[in-house]
Amino acid sequence: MQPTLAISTVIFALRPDENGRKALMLPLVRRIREPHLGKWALPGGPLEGNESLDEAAARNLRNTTSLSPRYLEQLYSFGAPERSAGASTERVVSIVYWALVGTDESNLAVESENVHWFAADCLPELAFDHNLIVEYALWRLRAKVNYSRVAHGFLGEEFTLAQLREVYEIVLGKAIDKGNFRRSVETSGAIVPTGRVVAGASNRPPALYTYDKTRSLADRGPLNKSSN
Amino acid sequence: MQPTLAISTVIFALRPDENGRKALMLPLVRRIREPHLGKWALPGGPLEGNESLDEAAARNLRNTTSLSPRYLEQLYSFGAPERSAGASTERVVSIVYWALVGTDESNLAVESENVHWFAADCLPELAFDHNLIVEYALWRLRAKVNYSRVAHGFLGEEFTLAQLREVYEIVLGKAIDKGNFRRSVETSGAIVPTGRVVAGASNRPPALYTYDKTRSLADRGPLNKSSN
DNA sequence: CCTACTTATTGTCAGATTGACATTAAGTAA
DNA sequence: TTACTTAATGTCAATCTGACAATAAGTAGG
Repeated sequence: MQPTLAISTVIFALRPDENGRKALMLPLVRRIREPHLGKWALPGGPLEGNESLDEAAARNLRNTTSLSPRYLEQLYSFGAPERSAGASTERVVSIVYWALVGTDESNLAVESENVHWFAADCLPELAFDHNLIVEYALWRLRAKVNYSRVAHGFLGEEFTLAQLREVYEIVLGKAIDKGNFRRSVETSGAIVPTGRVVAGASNRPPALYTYDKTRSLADRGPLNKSSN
Repeated sequence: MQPTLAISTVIFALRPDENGRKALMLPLVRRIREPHLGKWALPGGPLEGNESLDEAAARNLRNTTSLSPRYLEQLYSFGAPERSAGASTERVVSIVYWALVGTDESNLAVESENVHWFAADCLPELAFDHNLIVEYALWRLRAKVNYSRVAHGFLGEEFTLAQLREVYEIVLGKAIDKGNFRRSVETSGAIVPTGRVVAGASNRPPALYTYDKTRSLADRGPLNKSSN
């Protein structure tokens, strides 16, 4: 009577929503079998042969969106006995990950009848307890943006401070003072100026930065060393 | 070829170490079968019939120490394929919890040939990847003590500020200024004076406080509502 | 070339927070 | 009444924060 083990992933990207405004979005897949047939759900699947949990989550992400994550972290494991209730199937324990995908890459993501991107703060009713899971992932993302550098996961190699600030503004849903933002991010030492600038716009050309690659995006303590 | 699912728990308590000094300690159980026979390991076991993950961790804790936790939180899930290597047994995925036990109760804890308490910062070589797991739990505890009120999990209903500060000092392993500690903990609104004092000592009697029960010990966002 | 306009970047300043440390308060023991 | 111990409160400079002002460096259009 072992419960079934599944890996699911909440995938975040910044991309244009239906109004064309850049928003925090995530891809969902349509259930093609009972229970919850027809509802939208997090991409997921079983843990396979010899892969680690992290690898399973990454595979999962590739299969759904044909993208690779710029940041990937385990979120939580869900195993309440009622969560797959309604079905007469056996019990499922889900180990859930969350991932960030670069804005540019996310435009290449596949979309189809059964894969669709939704605005994170405006989801339909999802299968199982997936609404709660997304809510928690969102909470974690917003918390982590404030004390780590996960925001870089949305950006390319090089970026301007305005782009970085835009990420913060969209994720946190509020305006941030330009000057203060620059000050805090500069004193944190999280970013390194590349010396290059973006020319062409009809204003002062912004400097390009990159993040310090000698440090990982988020301090996960002892887990930084090991893979799972 | 489903992997086996197990629940383990890192249980922390403040209790006297072998030198009689109050220290951060945790109970371990001796492996009585292969693999890793004879080594010390985290208490754990399978997920049973109809219990939630949280319940399994709590049961686990009761079985090992006959105590109930004052704080219990999921830590992480470990599933690297090599982690149970060395054995020809099947693959094990562990969902690990961490718990805090009150100092007074922890003195009632059972200890036996196969259950022993160790100082958290001075462990022997443990079975599987359990050293890494304890290290991570410790890291999380120390981080969380700074931005939540989990420290109360070590104390009884009522406590003095000196007792609360002692918890911080032991967990963080450093001295904390009395005055500043009082100021920060008072302005945070985490504690409520009961009006009572501790009489009897040959000095000014300290006031007793209790924590604000309308708030949970740690803000876990959307997870505060649901049980797992 | 000069002016208007836009965004980047730097600067200012008052208020809040923090850490180190000093002082006063309230009890017991002798 | 004095000595001693820990509790509780107070002080102050340094740092950090948030709101906002001023300057810099481009382009576009005349």
